[in-house]
Amino acid sequence: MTPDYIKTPEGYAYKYPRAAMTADAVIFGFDGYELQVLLIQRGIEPYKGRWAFPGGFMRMDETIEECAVRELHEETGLLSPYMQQLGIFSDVDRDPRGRIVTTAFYALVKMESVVGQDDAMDARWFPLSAVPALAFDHDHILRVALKRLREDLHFRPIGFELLPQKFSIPQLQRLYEALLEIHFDRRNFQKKMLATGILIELGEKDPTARHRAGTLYSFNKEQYDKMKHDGTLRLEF
Amino acid sequence: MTPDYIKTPEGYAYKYPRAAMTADAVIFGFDGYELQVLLIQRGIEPYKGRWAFPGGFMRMDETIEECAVRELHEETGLLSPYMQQLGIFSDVDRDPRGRIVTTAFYALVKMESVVGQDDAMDARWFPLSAVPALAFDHDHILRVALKRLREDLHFRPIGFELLPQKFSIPQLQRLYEALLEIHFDRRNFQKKMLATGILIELGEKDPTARHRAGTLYSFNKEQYDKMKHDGTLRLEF
DNA sequence: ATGTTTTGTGTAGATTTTACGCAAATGTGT
DNA sequence: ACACATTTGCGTAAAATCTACACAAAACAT
Repeated sequence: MTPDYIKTPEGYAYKYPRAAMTADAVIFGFDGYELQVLLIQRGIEPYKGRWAFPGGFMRMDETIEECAVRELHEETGLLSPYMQQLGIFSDVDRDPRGRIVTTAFYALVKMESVVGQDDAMDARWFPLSAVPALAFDHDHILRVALKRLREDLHFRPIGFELLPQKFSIPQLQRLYEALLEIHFDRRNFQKKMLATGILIELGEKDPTARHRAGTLYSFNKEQYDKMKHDGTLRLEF
Repeated sequence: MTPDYIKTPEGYAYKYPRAAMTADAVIFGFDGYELQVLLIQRGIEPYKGRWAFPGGFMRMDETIEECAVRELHEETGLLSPYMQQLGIFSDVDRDPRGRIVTTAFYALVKMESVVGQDDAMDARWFPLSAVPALAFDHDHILRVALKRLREDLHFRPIGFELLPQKFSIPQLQRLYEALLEIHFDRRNFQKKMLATGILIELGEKDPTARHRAGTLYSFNKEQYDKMKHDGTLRLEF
């Protein structure tokens, strides 16, 4: 097969002009009270000094998903988080460097898994209420990601990705309430959540509780997959 | 701003290699009995003679959405259908011509709006049960599109995009049953659908009915938008 | 006219959701 | 040690919704 490009002194030449492709990751975390976003401070122009999502250019030997995973690891140390395609953003003038099209991903991580980060990296968590003006069209991407996260939370068990391995139902409820900005009745939430059958009771107590400690649970992925497969699952929050 | 490319005798040269970008549209229609897909027969290699989704290369002065709309119009005559991003497909070897990344869209159209098509175009509707082996990774894209269509149908009023302006509730039910491959109780379906409040009764009868004709309705988009905005909407089918 | 198919409406019983009562567990202050 | 506030776990009655049908009217075929 002939290659689709010609190598010239000036670089890789194509018959028609091409856009460059990047992947960016909107990383969400939860600190127990508020939704958090992981941002990187840009060290070079354009938008030097501004905060942006971790991301970078796609190589010729990797898919856009592999690119997102690689850049995320390089820039934040994170490995294999829960990650989903969010969408492609291709406005002609979204990047001052030229025609650069990005695929945004949204990722959910347990904040505890990022604490031991290299201090040299300019990565920082921002609570959603204090996110600064971002580089490129990342403000727009963030709004789309938030909308998607809230929609998905209603009928996918993604809340567990943001909590520690072991969590209590009240913790889970605080997560839902913070993300969806609504209030659930404490007792009905517990009943409904346990009724899904995708929680494993651990018989331990939440050591961080200030008063009576809640029972700790973990997410039963096997049971979830099984119930999803044969359609007996009843989510919807 | 300096351009991000250099024009050479060989074409457009970039410092690093770049993938080409295309948009492809999975067009769904409904004939009253079965879900249909609009395909184009390829006239050139690769995959000459095989069927594929309409689509083509993105220009430097258009977004990927504009590209999808343009290619769709050029290849099928369709204008402004209901169209949504499906996802980006970037497997390294998905196209034998080289590194070509595609963004797939899924579109819903009223089949009546495509009937007067130019006969010279090699576009044809295929019932889902008779779709041939497709070019590139389009088989895979079709499976993803179907999954997405079925998910969306549960809580978005997209069924209306596939039916004529005026339709009866039994027609709508046949659509839901064909797409989701499940059976609804006729009387409960009617009640629930009317209870949403997003249908306008037209006071006319379905002229295509073979026995007692159903009452015709149209989709009340204003009411839908209003109810969606203030959260009083109750869909879920 | 009579039978068949299809649509429109109603209703009883089962199920689910909602709103809230109450007791147990745990930290705080005296 | 004891009263008190806060939080969790469980239960229950009433309201709302869903499910499974019954029945009659409309329209075509013979």
